[in-house]
Formats: sequence, C-alpha cells, structure tokens
Amino acid sequence: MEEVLQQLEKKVRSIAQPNDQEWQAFTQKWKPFSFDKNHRVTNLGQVEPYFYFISEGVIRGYFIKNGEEFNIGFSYHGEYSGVYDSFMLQKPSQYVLETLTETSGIRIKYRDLMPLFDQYKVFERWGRLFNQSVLVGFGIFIQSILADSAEERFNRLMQQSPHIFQLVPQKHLASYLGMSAETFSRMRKKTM
Amino acid sequence: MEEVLQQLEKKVRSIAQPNDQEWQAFTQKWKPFSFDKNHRVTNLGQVEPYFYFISEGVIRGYFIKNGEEFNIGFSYHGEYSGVYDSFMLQKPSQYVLETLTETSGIRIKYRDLMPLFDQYKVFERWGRLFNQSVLVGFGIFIQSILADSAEERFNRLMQQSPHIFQLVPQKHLASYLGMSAETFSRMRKKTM
DNA sequence: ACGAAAACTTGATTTAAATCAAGAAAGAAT
DNA sequence: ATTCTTTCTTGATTTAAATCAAGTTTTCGT
Repeated sequence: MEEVLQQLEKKVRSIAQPNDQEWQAFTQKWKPFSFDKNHRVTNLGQVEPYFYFISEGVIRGYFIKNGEEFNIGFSYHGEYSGVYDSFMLQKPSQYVLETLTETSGIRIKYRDLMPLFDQYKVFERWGRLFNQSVLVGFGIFIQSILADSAEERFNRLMQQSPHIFQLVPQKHLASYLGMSAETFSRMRKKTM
Repeated sequence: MEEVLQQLEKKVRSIAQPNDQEWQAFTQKWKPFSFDKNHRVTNLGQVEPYFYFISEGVIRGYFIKNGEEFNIGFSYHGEYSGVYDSFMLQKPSQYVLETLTETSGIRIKYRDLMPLFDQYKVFERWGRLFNQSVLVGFGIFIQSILADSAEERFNRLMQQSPHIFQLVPQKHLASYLGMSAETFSRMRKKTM
C-alpha cells in the first residue's frame, strides 16, 4: 500500500502539485484491490464505479462488435486503468475490462473523486492534464490506424513497447493493432 | 463580437459556472479573427499560439503521410477548433488547419489562457471537462475505424451529420472516413 | 504428469477496398 | 460566357489483408 501510493504520487506530481493536506485527502480515498487472472473487472452495460491505479499485473480493455472482441488498450504497473467514459459520465459501459494476469493496486470511487474535484483546484488541474495526456495519446493512435499499414503499426509497437510482447498474448496485440492474428504472426516471422 | 461571445458562453456554461468577474476575465482574452477561404490557419511544424472558437465558416484539420492528406476533423460555427497538442504542449504541430470557407470567430492565446487556469478553479474545470468531451468523442471515432466497414462508417456519418455533406467536399469526407474518394462515391450512389 | 484446451503458425483462397484510368460535371478565374 | 481547373463518377484491375483450413506448440487444469 505504501509503495503503490508512492508510485501514484510520482505520477500525480508530474502534472500537479498538491500540498500535504491535499495529498492526504486524496490518498485517503484510494483503497486496495486485488484480482485473479482472467477476472472480469468491468462488465458490459455496467456503470463503472471505480478508477484504477495498477501496482502489479496487466488489464486489458476491449469492446465487442458482432461477437468479435476489439482490444483498445492494455494497462500495466504504475499506470491508470478504467473505463473512462462509463466512469466519468456514470453511464453503462460499452467496454469490458479484464485482467490478463493476477492484478493488484488501488482504486477510487466516483463518488469519492468528485468531491475532490469540487473542493480542490489542484485536482481539477490533475484531471485536466490527465485527460490531456490521454487525448494526445489517442491522437497518435488515430493517426496510426488511419495512415499506417499493418506492418508499420507492428513495427512501431515493436520499437516503442517491446515489453508488451512478453505480457500480452499476441492475438490480443493483433486485435489492438487492427489486424488478424494470422497477419500478426506473419509480421512477427518477418521481422524477428 | 457580442453574438459570438454569447455562443461561447452557452458552450462554457454547459460544463462550468464562472461568476461575472471570472467570465469578464475570460472574455477579455478572446480576440476576433477572420480568414479567407482556403487560408492556412496553422502550418506544419508551427507552434500553435491560438485556440479558436468559430462563429461562421468551416475549418479542416489534417495531417500528411507520404504526401497524402488525412483529414482528422472539421469544425463549424459554435464549435472550438485548434491543433490541440501543439497548442497545449506548445510543440511543433504535426497537423495543418485550413479554412474550407471564409471563417470568422474569436480566439485566445496560449499565454493568455494559462493564467486563467492558474488563477481560477472554474476554468480548470472547464478545461478538464472540455478535454473529457473530446476524449469521449475520440473513443467513439476509434471504435468506428477499428470495427466498422467503410459502408458502416459512411452510413453513420450520413445519419449523424447530414449537414456535413453540404459543407465539406466529399473527397475530404472520404479521407476523414478512412476510404478513397472512389469508394466514397460508390457508397454515395448506393445509398442515395 | 497427463490430457484437454487455447494459442500460434503456415499455406491456400477470397474479398473489400485501393489504385489506375478516363470521361463527366461542377466551380473558379479571366 | 468561355476556358481552365478541380472534383466527382464509373469501370477495370490490383493488392493488402481477411478468412478458411489444418497442423503444431504452448498453456492450463486436474
């Protein structure tokens, strides 16, 4: 608990500077969680009550279209995770969140986070800049799926997140890159 | 100027509630702009100094890969426009912003907006919730390009933004939907 | 440790959409 | 108004990647 709070603090302080009292109010609201492998963290249609910060493990996020799963991202130790729109807008989730490994960390409830936004300017800033960084990442992702070929997307992932190949089954990575598992396997053979 | 400020006020007040003094400080920083048709608002590699709110006209945003233009969005009257990451991070833009018609409205400078974030909690909230709404929109866009066929994306646009067909040349819409102009033309024939 | 299930590979075939090409229509400029 | 340029349409061909299929390897559960 101490250690994960330190990880979170580092993350928060990179974009906002709460004082001791504010940090105190903030950390009080985060509670530990722990899930088995392949645990369904958030179900389809569920209103997401939690926003997560991962200490250990990997969480996969995906949506389903015509019975097919489409991965939209993976979260690891030292990162946030959650169904963003369901959590923030408190509406039924179109996404599923599932652990790929045993996963633990801390999480905060919607109804505990909102008062922090209301009471403290510094957490509004944290929220603004957190959103901003996700937004910039989405922009890059969109560019990549619009303009890059399957091979380019594969190579980009290879280069930027080589660790991911160890953590995530490649059928999920294939889906994440918007290509079939077979195509992914062929790319892999080509470049490894 | 009066009218466009009212449009902006409506937009701001839908997510944050500045008081009179705060609103005063905010509006003082927005200055009118006016561009001809096909005006290059933001160039590649330029650090974006402005964030825009459009009163009249249409602005197109795109990036370039191997000499080909990829449209990522269009903005109209009553909406914000800008190169988000270049503006917010004050780094060289990977995007181009260009008017499709004569366009006018108001805009705010980076160095005028930042002090508003620093001084007023209410504008941090506005920024957070603005980012949030863009984020949710990006999420839907990503889902669509990952999981929907060209025809589905065409029909979705048809249904949700029929007005856009009047405002934007269809080669740009094709690019926006991630398909060739020829494919777009064939979809159009099929469903109209 | 064993068998079952899931994940991965590899080749053959199909398909959605891109590209190529050339003419028609619409808009802009003089 | 007429020419020039850009945009749009339509058909023929190509291509990147999906799908289908079947075998192999890895992982999981008991």
